[in-house]
Amino acid sequence: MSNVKVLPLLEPGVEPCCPPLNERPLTAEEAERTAKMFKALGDPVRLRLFSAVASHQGGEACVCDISDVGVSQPTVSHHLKKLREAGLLSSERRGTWVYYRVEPSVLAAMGQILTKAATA
Amino acid sequence: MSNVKVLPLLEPGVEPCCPPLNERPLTAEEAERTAKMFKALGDPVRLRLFSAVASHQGGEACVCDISDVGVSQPTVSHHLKKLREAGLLSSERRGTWVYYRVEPSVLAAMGQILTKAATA
DNA sequence: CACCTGGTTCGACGTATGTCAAAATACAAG
DNA sequence: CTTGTATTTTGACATACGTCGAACCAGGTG
Repeated sequence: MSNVKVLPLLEPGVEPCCPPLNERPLTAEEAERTAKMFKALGDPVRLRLFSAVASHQGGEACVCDISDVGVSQPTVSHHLKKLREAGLLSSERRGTWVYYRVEPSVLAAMGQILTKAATA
Repeated sequence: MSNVKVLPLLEPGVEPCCPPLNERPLTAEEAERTAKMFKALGDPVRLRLFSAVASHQGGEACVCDISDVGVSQPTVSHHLKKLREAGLLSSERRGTWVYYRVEPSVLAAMGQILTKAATA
């Protein structure tokens, strides 16, 4: 899905969407954007799905490979959509199957927000 | 598999929590625990409060210092409680005021989950 | 075409969540 | 002990969220 109206931080050049959490208090807008990503990982099922995609060989996985998380298939699809909308995953249809892969730059940005905060 | 159970020599109550997200699919229990922390940062107001505490000089802030986030004071208190319950903040009363500070080890653990995943 | 399988969307339902005003608690100072 | 300030708790409310089954869409295969 080339529905890229989400966030402008998938681009090469990777401006981190936000400063480290302990650099200065986040503004309302920064908090709004960043919270969306944390929120996307704030559900156990979504976190398992995300981890399943991220750890799958080749960096991508088809839905059928990761659907075994204890909820119905419509629910899986719903959560994958949420992760996509948060900018954490992208999807592509190839023949019968739909493949999901992680957006590495966004993940790195989130990590920096926390690790820089942690070590400062 | 890094069999390092010795990791947290800092605070009690701090579990190593989880492997990096791309090492292997998280189990249900791991996802449950980890999602709680992400969820705590998944609200804009909470994220601003957390950032305000983390960036405040001395590593701690009294509630009166960070209450200006656009919601009522009971709501601020409610969110601070959530952050405390998620293990991200701790609080201490000193005289009239209540001071909050970040739990650094937990923050570092969350960062590792993401950054290791990002760079692997 | 009809049919099957993989995946998404729709509609509904119960629960969780964010919010506030009002009441309650904790402490300091008269 | 009474008043005043800082913070939390309570109770209520609207909205958001996670979940499911049913219906729907997309491709491959006969």
